[in-house]
Amino acid sequence: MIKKRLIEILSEVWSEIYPEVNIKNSFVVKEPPKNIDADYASNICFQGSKIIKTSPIKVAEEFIKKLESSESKKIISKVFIAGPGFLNFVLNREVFCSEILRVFTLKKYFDLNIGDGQKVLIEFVSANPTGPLHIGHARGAAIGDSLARVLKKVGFAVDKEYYVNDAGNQIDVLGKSLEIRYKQLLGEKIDLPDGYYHGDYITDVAKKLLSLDKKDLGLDFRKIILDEMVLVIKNDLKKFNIEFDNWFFESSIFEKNVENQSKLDEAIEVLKSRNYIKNVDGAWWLMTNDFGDDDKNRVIIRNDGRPTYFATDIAYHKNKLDRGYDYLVDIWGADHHGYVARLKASIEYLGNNPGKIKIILYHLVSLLRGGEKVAMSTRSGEFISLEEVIEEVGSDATRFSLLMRDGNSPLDFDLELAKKKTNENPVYYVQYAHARINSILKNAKNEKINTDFSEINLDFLSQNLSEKEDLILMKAILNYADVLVLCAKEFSSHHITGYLLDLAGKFHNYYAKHKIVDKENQNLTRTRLFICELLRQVFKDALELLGISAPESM
RNA sequence: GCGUCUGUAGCUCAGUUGGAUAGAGCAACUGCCUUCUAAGCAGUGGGUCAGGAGUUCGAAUCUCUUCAGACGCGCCA
Repeated sequence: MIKKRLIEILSEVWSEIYPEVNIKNSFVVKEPPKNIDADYASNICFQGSKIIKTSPIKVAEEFIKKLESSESKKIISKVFIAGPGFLNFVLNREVFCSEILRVFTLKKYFDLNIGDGQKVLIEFVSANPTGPLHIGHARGAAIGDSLARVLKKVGFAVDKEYYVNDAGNQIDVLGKSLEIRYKQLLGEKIDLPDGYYHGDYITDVAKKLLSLDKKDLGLDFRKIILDEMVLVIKNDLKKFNIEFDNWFFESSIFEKNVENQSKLDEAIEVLKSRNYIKNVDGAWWLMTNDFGDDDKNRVIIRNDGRPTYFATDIAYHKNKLDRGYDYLVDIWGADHHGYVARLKASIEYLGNNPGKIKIILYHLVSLLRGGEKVAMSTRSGEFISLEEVIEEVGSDATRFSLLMRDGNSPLDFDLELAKKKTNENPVYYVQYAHARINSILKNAKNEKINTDFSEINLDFLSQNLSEKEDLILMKAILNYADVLVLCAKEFSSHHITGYLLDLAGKFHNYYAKHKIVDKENQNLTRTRLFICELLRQVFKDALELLGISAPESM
């Protein structure tokens, strides 16, 4: 981590000049704008001048004097002031070379272990099992799955879980919908009422039942359709390259244990014993208003004794924590944002630090067809299924376009556009770069060029870097670590797509400018192939975090 | 009415504790395949960062305000 080293050096120099002024964490080191010919730049002099009230330029001059007499010369070959007082640094090439060799030999992009083996449960999708997944579910699915991969990468022990709402009224209605379709197929004249599920997939299941030749109306339609829908959803997710570690059924919250207590009873008991619920008008209310963020108290047990959805959800989250997870991550559509405060309150009331739960909201996807909004409803059976979209657009392209955006931004997904531009989708730009590199390495191998790089050392590498672009590529490879750390910090993987597009652009540019395999110059060829190999690894690694394939040829 | 989020190029969107001349893809236009994959490269045009005020060396980014849009404010799930 070169940046980190540079920050340390600057901090040290600063404390030598102004020992009484603490500058720590108040300045940045980043890459300068394109027009400035330096590796890194820092605003430390602005931050410093703010504190000690002199001009940034004066601070900068002082700073450079001190820097040049320090040990840092081994790393920094040139420093200069630019603009209103930025410090720009040119580093010795050996610094980049040794860092890149370290990455290559350790096969790790950074030495931090952010997660430190802590257990994280990430719950996402959790769509009602009343029909196939549609494109609206896909965003949460892509975001959750990718975040799980990123968190795993930075050292968390991650489990992915799907919460199946199999206990509510909607499943009863779903079961009845199947029963009516089944009877219709048997020739009965019954209409399927409004408010029942009208999708064709119900009829398909009914037909399947008929073909089993069990014309028995005593069938458990509710269970049959529920099992069938869970299978359908699993299958949809599989096509989207997502597999869950665990499927948690809401109904299990109501199951009694040997002491005749359900998970729900246990949760209510805890809340009662801690005096966070009270009875008003025959109903039990959780005092979420006291927590601060929520604006009113919430009913958890109705006055007829039935629990609300919120009560079940509290019991579910209590169960997650009971299973020993250090952190819980929930991925929700932004339409549930009003629910965040009360859930956090309940976590605290159960006796846990509400910081243990992280709720990621993503804006809903508006589905358009040729600029026109498409209304979707699972009940009416009018929706575009995820399966259809994957078939038309492809899983890779769908995931990439959903992951390109920050979850906080609303997103329009135009089917016509997505279909039409299949070959112009940014994902192919990135995949193409990977395929090209792969092909170069393969060709080199066929030409009997040595593609084993384990013996490349610092001297060889720094002597054979010939073009400015070699260094640009190396720096870009080293930046991957920062991107991963940023994604883990922000719980968002959309920085990866941006990074990949940038990296692909840099490679395509390089490819057009320089011939990588040059038989006249073996050392140069070897150096460039080495950089290609590293690029290939980074592309593959990053694409995998997005759940997108890295094709060897296209 | 209250609350959360959003408003950046014709379109879809990036922009990392405030930083130097605000970026990418698509769309439009101009060049580049006898040479490791043209799903590519190079270049041109395109901007009141929704409007206004403030904070400071410096604002797309922070504060206030106006406008526009999405969503939420159940003893629904």
